Amino acid sequence: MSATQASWMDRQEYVEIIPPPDFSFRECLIFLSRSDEEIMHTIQGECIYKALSLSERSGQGEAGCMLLLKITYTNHRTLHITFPEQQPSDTERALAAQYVMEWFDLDKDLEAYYQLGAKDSLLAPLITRYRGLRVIGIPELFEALVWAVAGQQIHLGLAYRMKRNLVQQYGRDICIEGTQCWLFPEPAEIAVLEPEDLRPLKFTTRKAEYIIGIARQIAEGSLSRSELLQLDPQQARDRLLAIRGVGAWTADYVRMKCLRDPLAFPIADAGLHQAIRAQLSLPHKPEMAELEAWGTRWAGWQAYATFYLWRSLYDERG
DNA sequence: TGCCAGGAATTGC
DNA sequence: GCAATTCATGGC
Repeated sequence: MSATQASWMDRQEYVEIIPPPDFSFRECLIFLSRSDEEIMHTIQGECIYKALSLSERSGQGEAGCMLLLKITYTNHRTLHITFPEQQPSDTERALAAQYVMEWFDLDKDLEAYYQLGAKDSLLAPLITRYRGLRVIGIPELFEALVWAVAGQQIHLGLAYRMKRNLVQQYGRDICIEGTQCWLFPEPAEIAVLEPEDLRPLKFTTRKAEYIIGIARQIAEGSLSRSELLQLDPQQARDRLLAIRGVGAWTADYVRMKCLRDPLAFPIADAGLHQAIRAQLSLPHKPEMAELEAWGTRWAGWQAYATFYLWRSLYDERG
């Protein structure tokens, strides 16, 4: 096992993850705390609480089967996952470890990114400031797609409200140590709805149609993360674009956050444009040709460059 | 009050 | 095949 690689071990009392050297738990907390409206995890001080669904992963479809994770960072610079609610099986503990590794992108070696970034006028200050920040993902495909479709909304606040409403209406929750944790609704539960059902949750009729359509494809098995991961990146993008409601921005966002494609580059993203403009003090948003030139410079690391630029927006607003 | 915001589909030329 | 329009809420 090389020192630049993450690993995990089952210590019985807890599951221990040894992160790679370029890992900042503080940056994880900052990112995960970015909105008070977020419902899919809870931050309590330095702890992250997160509920995982066991039914859809094991394929048993057993109701009420969820796993609650409490994630902390120790002074030995390791991540500890504990299970405040129950004593999970070895398989479930392994699942938890894999989820966290995936969520925080711990398998990635960022050295090449930092070498590239150091020579890049736009990225250089950001890689110094946010060193150890990793692309925080959305491992579940349905959740990633729903969040992306919600994120097409005019206001980010509205997108959060849409997701919160959907989760509180159709998801399951658990309350432990005074903390409420939610599971994202199963695709099968949304697949049977009609667009009118989602209108009161602040979804437009269009977006309600998109989300139900996506839920149906996933529920019937014609769309899955594992299938997308088997395709080459371009084919995966085309497959996503074939979904109604998924345009270039959404396809690239999902590639970045769920499929973990480092080449994913949501080039038309408004936040990306704002961030570049602010970093370079441009009088107006960058032109498309200019954005393409940046993308070429960041070849292989477009997703990371984009994520670091998004991160810079939180500093802009204080 | 009226304008503008982000992204995708739909409509119009 | 493009550009223009529609969707529809909320902040300024």
